[in-house]
This record gives sequence, C-alpha cells and structure tokens, in this order.
Amino acid sequence: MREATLRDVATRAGVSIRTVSNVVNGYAPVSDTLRAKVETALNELDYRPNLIARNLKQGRSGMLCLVVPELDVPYFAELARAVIAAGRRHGYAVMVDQTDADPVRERELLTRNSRLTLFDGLILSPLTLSAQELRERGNKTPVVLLGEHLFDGSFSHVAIDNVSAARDATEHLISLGRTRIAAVGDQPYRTGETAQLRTAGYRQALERAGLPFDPALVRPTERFHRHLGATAATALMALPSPPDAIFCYNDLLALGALRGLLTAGVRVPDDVAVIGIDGIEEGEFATPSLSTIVPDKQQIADLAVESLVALIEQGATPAPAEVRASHTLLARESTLGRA
Amino acid sequence: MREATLRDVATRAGVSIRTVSNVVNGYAPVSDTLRAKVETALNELDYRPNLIARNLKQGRSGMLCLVVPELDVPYFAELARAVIAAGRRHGYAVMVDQTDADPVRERELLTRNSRLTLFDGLILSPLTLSAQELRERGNKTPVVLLGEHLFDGSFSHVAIDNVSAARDATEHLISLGRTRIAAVGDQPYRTGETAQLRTAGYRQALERAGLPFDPALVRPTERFHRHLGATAATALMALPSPPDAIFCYNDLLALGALRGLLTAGVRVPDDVAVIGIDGIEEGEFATPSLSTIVPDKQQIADLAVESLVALIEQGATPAPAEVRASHTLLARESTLGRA
DNA sequence: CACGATGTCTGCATCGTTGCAGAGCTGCCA
DNA sequence: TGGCAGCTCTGCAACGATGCAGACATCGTG
Repeated sequence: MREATLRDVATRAGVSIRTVSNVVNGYAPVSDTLRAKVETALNELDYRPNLIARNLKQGRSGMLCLVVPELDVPYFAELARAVIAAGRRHGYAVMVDQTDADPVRERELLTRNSRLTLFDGLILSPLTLSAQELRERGNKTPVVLLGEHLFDGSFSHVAIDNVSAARDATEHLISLGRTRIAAVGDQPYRTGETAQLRTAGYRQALERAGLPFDPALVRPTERFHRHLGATAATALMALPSPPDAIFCYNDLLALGALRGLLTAGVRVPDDVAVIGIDGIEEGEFATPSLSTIVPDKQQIADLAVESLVALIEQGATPAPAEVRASHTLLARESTLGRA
Repeated sequence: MREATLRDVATRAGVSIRTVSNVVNGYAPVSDTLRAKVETALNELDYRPNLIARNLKQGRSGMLCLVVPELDVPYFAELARAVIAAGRRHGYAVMVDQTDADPVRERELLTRNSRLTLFDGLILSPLTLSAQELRERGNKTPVVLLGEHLFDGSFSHVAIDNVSAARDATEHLISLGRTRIAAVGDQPYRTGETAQLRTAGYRQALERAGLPFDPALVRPTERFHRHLGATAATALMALPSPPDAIFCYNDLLALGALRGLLTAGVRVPDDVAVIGIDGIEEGEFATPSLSTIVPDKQQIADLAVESLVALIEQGATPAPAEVRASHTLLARESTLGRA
C-alpha cells in the first residue's frame, strides 16, 4: 500500500492540504475543532511526512555524511560513534559510508553522480584524496576534513597535532631508559602525510634526547593493520641489533606487534616496550595492555561537526579553520618500567 | 553559489530542460551537435543532478539504512562493512546508523518523523525492539531483521542458528575433556532472545554429554562488553569450585574474560579454556588467540540485502523468509588441548 | 509526390511538500 | 453601521527532476 500523503489526509479530514501541513508542523494557529479532525485522520491513515519532498522544498536534508576508509578499523568505528552523537546534538542525522580504503572509491565522491548531493555537509577522513583534488572538482557541499592531509587552506580541518603526539609517544619510551627505539608505520611513498608527520615527531624526540637515528629501525607499512604490525615486529627482532622499544603509528599495528613479539618469545615490556596511537578500547584488554596516545575523539567529532554546521548555516563561507584536537598519553602495561 | 540546475544548463546551451536531462541520463537519442553543446554547458556550470529531486520524482532513493546498536562493537562494524559491500553489489548505497543501544532511540525508528522514509529499505539489528512493535507501528518501509529476535512471521529475518552455534562451542570445550563449563552472557530478564537461545544450546550440549547443569556457572551480563566479561570471569574463579572452561556468548565477553583470568593468575587454556562467538578479527591477535564460532558475516549481509531488495523491487510482499546463515568453529590457542 | 515511419526535440504535468499572499470570518471600536 | 484588526484557513506556485504525449523535421517507399 502507498504511503498516505498530505492530500489523502486533507481529503479525509475535509480540510485543505495546507491546514494539515500546519497541524503536522505546528506552524500556524489552528482551531481546536479542525486540529482534532486532522489528527484523527493523521492517525487513521498513519501519515508520515515524505522527507524527500520536504527536503526538496526546503533545500536541505538535515543529514551529514561521514566517510571513512574502513568502518571495521576500531579507530574509525569509535570516531563514527562520536560523530553520530555530535551530529545528533546539533540536530543533524549522520550517515556513515566507507571507501574500503580504495582510492577509486574515494574519488567517486567527487563525480557528478556522487550521492553527496543528498547531504547538507560532508565529514571526510581521506586516505589518498588530496585537498587539491577536492578543491578542483569543486563540490559545493560544505566539507570538513579529518586527519592530517595536506592542509592547503581551502578546507576546514580537524586533527590532533601528529608531530607532537608521535614525539610524546617516543619520549615516553625514552623516559623508560630505552635507547634503540623502532618506528612502525611510516609511509614515505604515497600520500601518507599522517605517517610522515609521525615519523617527524619520532625523529624530533630522538634528536632532543641525543639518540642516534637508525633508518633500519623505521619500518614502513602499506596500511595500519594488525598483521602488518606483527610482521614488522618479527622483522625488527631479527635485526643484528634489535630494538628495545617499538613505537607503532597506530594501535592496530601495536596490537599486531604485541602478538608478533610474543610469538617470537620476546617479553613485553621487559625486553621490548610497545606504544601505539589511537586509544582504542581493545588496547585496554590486550595482554599486556597497550600504552597509547589517546586522541580526544569526542572533541574531534564535536569540533568537526561544529565547523561543518557553521559552514552550512552561514551560507557565506567563513574562513576555513585548521583546528587542533588534544591528545593524552595513556601508559599501561606495555610500557611499564623494568622491575 | 547555488548549485546549477537543469534549467540553468538548458538556458546556457539554448536547449530545453528535457534535452539536458536526456543527455545526462542517456535516455533518448540526442544529435551530436546538441549533445556537444549540452555537455559543454554541463561542464562549464559543473552541473550535478539534485538527487533529492530525482528521488522525489522516482519515488525511490536507492539507499538502504542499516541500524545497529553500537558501531564500535567490532561485530557490528564488521557486519556493517559487509552490508555496505553487499548493498553496493545490488546497486544500493547503504547508510549506517546506530541507536547507542538505547531502547528509546530504537523506538524512534517507528515514530512519525523517523528519517526512515528517506530510505527504500531498512536492515535492522534490534536490541529490545520486538517484531510485534515493529509490525504494530506499521512502517511501510520494507524491513529485514538481523539477529535472533522473536520471529513472529511478519518480517524477513537473517541469523545464524544460535542454539546450534552455542552447542557447537560448548561441545568443543567438552571435547577437550572439560567438565565444569561456565556460560557468560545470559540475559534471562529482558528481550534477550539471542542470549536465551545460546543458553539453550549450552544446556543441550551438557545434556548430550551427560554433564550436570550447575546454575552457579551461568553468569548473566547486562550487555556484551569486554569489561563485563572480565568481571564475570573473576567472579567465576572465586567460586568454591571454579570452572575449567568458559563459553562466552560473544567475543568481547571472551576477550574480557581472557584478561580477567590473566589478572587472576589463571592460565588459559591450561587451567581454563575460553571460547566466544562472533569471529571478530581482534580475537586472532589476542594473547592467547581466541577460539570462536564464526558466523559467515558476508553471507548474512548478502542474504539480508537480497531479501530486502526482493521486498523492495517486487512491490507485492513475498512471504517473509526466515533465513539461516552458516557458522563454523575456529579453534585457536584459548582452547588448545592440555599438553 | 504523398504517405507513413523514424528520429529529435520540446512542453506540460507531476512527485509531496512548504512559502506566500490573500480570502473569509469574527469582533471591536468609533 | 462601517471599517479595521486579527485570527483561521485556503489556493497557488514552487523546489528540481522525470514521464508522457506530441510537435516537427527528415527519410524512404510506393
């Protein structure tokens, strides 16, 4: 059966379509008698407003779109949850989509037939898409970027300070007295800005502590997944002079590393201390529990939604803002001091 | 700047709106000369179709909505990924929403102003919402349910066979020679049908093996989260006669239990074997790695989307189908046989 | 050359809703 | 009693797209 429309309700109640609309929206004053009649008809027909029509008329949908590379990466799942909650507080529904970490899928966002036109705004955590591409293909949908992509000033942008986050992580390892500190997750070859910033922070910390930089201790990984962390850790321990600590560029790599070290018979933290970034819940229950740098996801989500809503509601584009979210060090078992 | 409309393009190209539409959609034959003119104008104005308008006219949006309780629960995140992929194969975009495991939020789906009218169909993994409520509030949007909610025949429904999954898990523990097997995750008090089915499977396995059922070994948990698993495991080990194996109703509980046992100085699997359900990736990297019952998430997603698309596209409702997805046992370190 | 068939192109109506302007009624005051 | 507010209520137009029917030009055929 077809959904009831305002017209159906109006006919049944013997009033004008407009009056039904007024009752539904509470816009204009409606007499009690008419209101009662209309409400009866509304219930009898189980009327539900056609939001597509309303959206067309109003030129807005009240929906934001969050696009992340992979929804089953815990960091993105936790972030998505926070963004949905933040959107809700601002009166927007947030729909989540993922690109499967596929550059082609990411670029589909820019195409003529992208579903983005359905949304009032876009929060995008890009993997390979550059701000430049985004600007050139000039989608008029307001956009806020998440994560550390080349900020070229054309988009608002929310991220933690990745250099200092990585520096904090590394300095924490140094504070334990570790001197051969490995880094897992560099991405020098592609649009891996986040990774490169973390490498920079890692090197800063070494320098400040007067520790030598050994390129053999820096392991690139194509992606930030557990099994690559395990592989990298295994490879590191096979070095002639293996590390006594590993800084992983995210928690998944670190959790994989924990597992790889265990399999290799390496004790954590006694032989090798491990730290990650992301503060995902999984790390709390790992064995040993994982030390990490915790980005304030709630804050990231809030700031992103706030910026986006500002862009949407102030028609005229306010200057794109580069917003820094905070992060904190959370030391757990994987970086306990030696007994 | 306002988005360009068909009318803008038509004016610029000196043709009718209809012709522009034909070019955009490739519907009707258009001469090369006109097509060229139109395409120039399309590019100059960076035209993008207004999908809201198109959807209104066509009476469909090409979008499905997936609603889960919590997106940062790995099972749901992994499922969401599979559903998005399945939707895509069927030509639908899937948007994900979550209810924060809040019964009130779940019921909002049924209200007059639910955003569901925007979607062609709904895939719902309900927590407390019953099929009856869903039916009574009679949303006309096609719905497919996921998970084991009371199946009353009014909705299509995809789930694994929870009784046999729980039985398989328990029998696996029994096959290791364990005799005092605990169950963590029962939900006897609320609409916890899934939990209750798993309890039934657990008891079946005990019976078949001729093992006694000890109510003290069945721990209810309000939700299926890691910390509750840890608490439950700790409590179990404090019993006068503690278990030698624990069957957790999902992997998060099991991962929490692993952690709780470790903290209590209990060795897994030597002292206590542990198994979960869900097959989330996290379990592979846990220490020890987690044995689990793996539901075929890809199959669940495919079946759900297929059923839903059938409902949508065959206007007339085909009989609601109860579909069983398959599951397999994955034995890992947490249930290794004793040395 | 007349005719129908084909191939292009256009205008109108429509999807279901809301903005707007104004119609009709009532009551109040001069 | 006339006129003006103020309150309800209504009809029309519009959001931007597509379905449909038909206009017009061109072509081939007898």
